[in-house]
Amino acid sequence: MVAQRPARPPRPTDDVRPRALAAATRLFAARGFEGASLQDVAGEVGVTKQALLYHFASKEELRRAVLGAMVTHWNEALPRVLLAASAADDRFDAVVGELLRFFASDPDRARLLVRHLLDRPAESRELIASHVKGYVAAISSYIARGRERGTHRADVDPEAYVAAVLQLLVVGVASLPVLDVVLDGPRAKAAPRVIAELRRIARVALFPAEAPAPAPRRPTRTRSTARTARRGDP
Amino acid sequence: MVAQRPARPPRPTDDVRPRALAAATRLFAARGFEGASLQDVAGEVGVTKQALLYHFASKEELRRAVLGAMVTHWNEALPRVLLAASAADDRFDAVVGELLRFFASDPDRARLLVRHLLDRPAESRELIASHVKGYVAAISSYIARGRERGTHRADVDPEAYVAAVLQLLVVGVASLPVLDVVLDGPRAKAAPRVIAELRRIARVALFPAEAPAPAPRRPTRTRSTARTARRGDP
DNA sequence: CTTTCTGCTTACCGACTGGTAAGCGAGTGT
DNA sequence: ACACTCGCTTACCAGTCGGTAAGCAGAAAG
Repeated sequence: MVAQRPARPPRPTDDVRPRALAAATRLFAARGFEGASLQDVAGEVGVTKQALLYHFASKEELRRAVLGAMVTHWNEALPRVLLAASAADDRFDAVVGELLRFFASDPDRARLLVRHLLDRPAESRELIASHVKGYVAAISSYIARGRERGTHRADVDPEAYVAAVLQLLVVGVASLPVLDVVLDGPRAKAAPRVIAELRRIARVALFPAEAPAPAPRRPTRTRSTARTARRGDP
Repeated sequence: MVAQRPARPPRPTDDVRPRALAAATRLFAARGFEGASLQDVAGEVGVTKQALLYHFASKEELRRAVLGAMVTHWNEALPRVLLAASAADDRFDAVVGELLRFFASDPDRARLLVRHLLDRPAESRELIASHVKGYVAAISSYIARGRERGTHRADVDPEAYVAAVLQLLVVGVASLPVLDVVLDGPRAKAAPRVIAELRRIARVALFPAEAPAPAPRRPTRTRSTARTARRGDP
């Protein structure tokens, strides 16, 4: 009577594939694609190399799957993020803030992306053209309109600006564990300081001066910037 | 009876070492340390792998030599750059401009640095602490003084700012061959557009608004900004 | 001449790489 | 009972990796 075989009816231990993707993401991000072997990935998952090769026909396919999972994750999360941000009063701060939390929530994906850019520029161009360019075009056209209205700086180059800011956020997050060396304060506070500065740089590069006076003690407008303004130690 | 062995008296074909360093720099930057084999490097130099291993006892030592050559090159060139810049009227624009030209003049070194940050965070921290932190501290204390005087923005976090801008310049240059995908204009003009925008972002994130009106058509003060301000196509 | 050193080359090496082939136990369908 | 597929495991492979050992041509020193 059971005529349907929908997708994956009785898969008891089918969780090795997602776990392999997670482990591969971590290892490829940490050591690079060439630096992490199939045995390393298999070892972290707790299976043999051949079990891995059963799920992914080749290492190259594992790579594609890892990258595919990354863009899938982003394509699912980003529209929600951008929509939520566009509802807020200060769209830009919300978008940048969400992007930062987004990348910072798993730096491995940011590192993976940077490595991919370095390892495979040609494939990266395709990936960007098919999955990133749309976002960039939307945001930059929005910026261009704001520029015409005078709500955004007149000297901004929208597309280049978005590209630069995206880059800044991604590698800022990717290199957080190294960046704190140049900061003087307590190392624990380094990450939020850098992130706050990234937000500030992105913001002031887009908006005209809100206060002509040089010392705006008041957080200007949003309450999220209030947290940004404080800096710690004497 | 020969007591003197000065340094390297008669070395006819001793140029394999510098050529190997150049080739290794290129290959490590392009494929990563694990992705480029000793044979690859040797092949590019035109010698055998064992000839390479004669000059560099191990691949790891080749890596150290490549990185050492990079920091040596920078330590020789940077002070000259910074001094020349500090003589100019608009110090900041000059410094950023020189840094950009500096990194853009050989993107391989920028890529190599980014890869090193990803591959060996711990060693990168040491390298930064010993060779970069000094520059950052000097520039950021200079910025901090400017901030007190009101010539720099009050909300800037000097150290975090310098770290972020350095990062922006380095990876901006490293990822130039990929970035142009998101730009609409002619691909040939992409690099200068992105670089101009990087300069603009770094500048406006540091200096207070020069004109309270939203449309500053006049270059306000320096003549180098006049060149920066122009954007190409309609 | 002989000795000694440099800058290689040839010949190997074991470890490990990604990948293939075949088998096999457990569950399922008929 | 049977065949069949799934999800592996064991066994094995050729190729490449970084690295070692020894020899060898040539120049320099005695």
